[in-house]
Amino acid sequence: MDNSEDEMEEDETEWHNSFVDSVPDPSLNKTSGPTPAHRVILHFDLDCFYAQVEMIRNPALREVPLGIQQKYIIVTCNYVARDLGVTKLMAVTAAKEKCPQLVLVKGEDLTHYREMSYKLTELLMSYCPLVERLGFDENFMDVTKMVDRRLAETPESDSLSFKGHVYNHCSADVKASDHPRLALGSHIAAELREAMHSKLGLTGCAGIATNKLLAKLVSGSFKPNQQTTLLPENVDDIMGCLSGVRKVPGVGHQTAKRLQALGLVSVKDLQLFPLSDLEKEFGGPSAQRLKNLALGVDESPVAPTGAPQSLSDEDSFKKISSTKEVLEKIQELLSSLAERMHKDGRQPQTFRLTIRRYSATNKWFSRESRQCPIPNHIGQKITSDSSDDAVVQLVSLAMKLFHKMVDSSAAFHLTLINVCFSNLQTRGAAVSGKGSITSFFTHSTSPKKTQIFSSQSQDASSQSGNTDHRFSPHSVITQLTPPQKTVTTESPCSSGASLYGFKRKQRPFVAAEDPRLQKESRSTTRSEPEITVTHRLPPNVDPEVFRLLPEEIQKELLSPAYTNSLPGLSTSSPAVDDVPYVRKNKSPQSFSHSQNIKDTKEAVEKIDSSDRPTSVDKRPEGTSAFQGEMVMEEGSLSFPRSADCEFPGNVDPKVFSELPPDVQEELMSGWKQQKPVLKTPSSRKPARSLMTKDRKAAGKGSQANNLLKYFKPS
DNA sequence: CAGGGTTCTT
DNA sequence: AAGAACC
Repeated sequence: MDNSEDEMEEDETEWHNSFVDSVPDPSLNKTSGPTPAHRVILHFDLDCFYAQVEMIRNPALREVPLGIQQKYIIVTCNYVARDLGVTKLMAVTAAKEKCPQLVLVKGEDLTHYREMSYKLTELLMSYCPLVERLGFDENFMDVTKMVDRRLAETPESDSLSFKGHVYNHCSADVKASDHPRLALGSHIAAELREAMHSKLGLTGCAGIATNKLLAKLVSGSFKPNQQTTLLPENVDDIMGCLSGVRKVPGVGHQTAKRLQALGLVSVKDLQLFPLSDLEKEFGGPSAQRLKNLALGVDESPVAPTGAPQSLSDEDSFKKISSTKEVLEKIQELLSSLAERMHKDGRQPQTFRLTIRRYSATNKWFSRESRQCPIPNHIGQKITSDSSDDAVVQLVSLAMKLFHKMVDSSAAFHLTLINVCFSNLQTRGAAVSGKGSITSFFTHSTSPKKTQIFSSQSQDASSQSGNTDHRFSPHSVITQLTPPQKTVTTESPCSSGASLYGFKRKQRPFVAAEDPRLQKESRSTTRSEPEITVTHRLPPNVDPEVFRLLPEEIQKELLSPAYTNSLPGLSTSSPAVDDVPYVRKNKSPQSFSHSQNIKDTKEAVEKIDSSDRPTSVDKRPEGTSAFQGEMVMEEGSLSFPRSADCEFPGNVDPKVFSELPPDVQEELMSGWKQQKPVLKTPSSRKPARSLMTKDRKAAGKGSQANNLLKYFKPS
């Protein structure tokens, strides 16, 4: 949270500080360059996000009380349902009691939500790159520059008014001229909300304030689909209205408890508590941060989120108590995770397995995990081929980690399993031998441009590839990559890129023939293959685990390709080539998340048939149906109102034309991101203690659009 | 907490 | 590797 000492990558441009409202200028600490005299931060929060996505996918759901179900809980519901008494996080049983007509849609598969979530982030980024995600349905945006630009362009500051509500002000009684920057921020927020609605069909709330904390707190003031601006003079009001410290973003359960132990329960208590005493319980920095939060002070910058740093998949359940079940669950999770990883294009260097055990006391929480590096030959398989066999090896890796945590000879009871890939490398790394110098390419991968319709342009065939070898351009390249050479190839959209290069997940039903399916029943009776074969097992395969594997996997493991390349120790080189491997994973239930609309809905069902989001409104040219890949070379498409024609809609062409050429240019580049935008973030601050933060900034900010700019540190 | 993710700090 | 936080 306290991103202190990080410069504000913007140091270059001076702040045309404007005026009026000044705030506690914390010129204190930090090397941070000029602290923005006054930032204008927006916070967007989508209305019942999952429910909205489902209603877009199936418009008929808009008129019925809809609940999104994950296991036994309604994680969110539409407003129709709320009017009938259903609330978020309500048990399904309770919800049905309250509202028998409630229609339920399973929401455990987050694919669609994730895709829509990234589309929104990308949309916002197309207006301004400083967008930070918070979960799937919230985004922070620093529109300070945009505001200052408009302010400069629009001398007629008069006739300025606020869009939406203004916290604690009955209405238009506020003089926008006293807070022109926030007023302009409210206009931008309104425009962006309109864009999200027209382009993506989403509605949501927005908060406009001078920092993230405040923007987030104020955004929920007027609930469904509205926006609120918080003026500096009302900071105390909004902070004071919070029912307790726990309501302050940044103060979680544990922190709240510790504060309570100090006798601090209300925000005011915390505000007035001596900092020195606070420092005794929490560290120095934490104490200061907590106090600042209570005061509504938050200097943390909007840090562009960029591509995710890890991908994980998990499932919870009532109980899993046998190794076999664990193995199957892990395999199921890994299959989908590997598929996602493959689409992402980056190569994970670390694998982690997390479990949650049941125990009367300490009922929940407490997860335990074990992680290990992913042998690079396995990692490569994930990104290149259809990763099917990578999964086999990963499962084996996972089981080893599992045994480090659980003594399977004793009884155990798990309620959750999570698999995670992290330490994602934008290709290039490979290292031949072991010790490699990974440190070398922290930057080296050259700029990837070429994004274009990156990977998966193949709709119908992609997955499982089995036959049909349509390699996407990148998958081919992917393999080589000499050690430490700065390759010039490009990588697929690397992550960031539209990080979401989604493609329809066409989940064919191949899984049906998965031998494992029929095998179930007899699994316990079987035994033929294993004994005779056991002694030939590859070095790192646990015979016990092996025995539990489906036959074909067993076979696979015995093939030359694996006998000496198993994870764990052997340095072995992946011998030979791969074995033809068929088997599509995708466990039975996992596909096509059949919408499971509970009873009641016949009418609803019919409409659903199309898996397609029955689209929303008109889809502006830019966002084609293929959104995954948008934004390419010529930014022309991909963006609002498109380039030539200009501006995000709200800019007066006339005014624009009268601007100095260089200003026009800057504006344009800001709108259509395409290029690394003007100032390359590269540290124009030569001296910066690069590394540390710079790296991060580079990596992150880069994703603004597809073409990420990667600068060599230094 | 519920459920499925993510990121950051210890 | 575990905790904490946030959605």
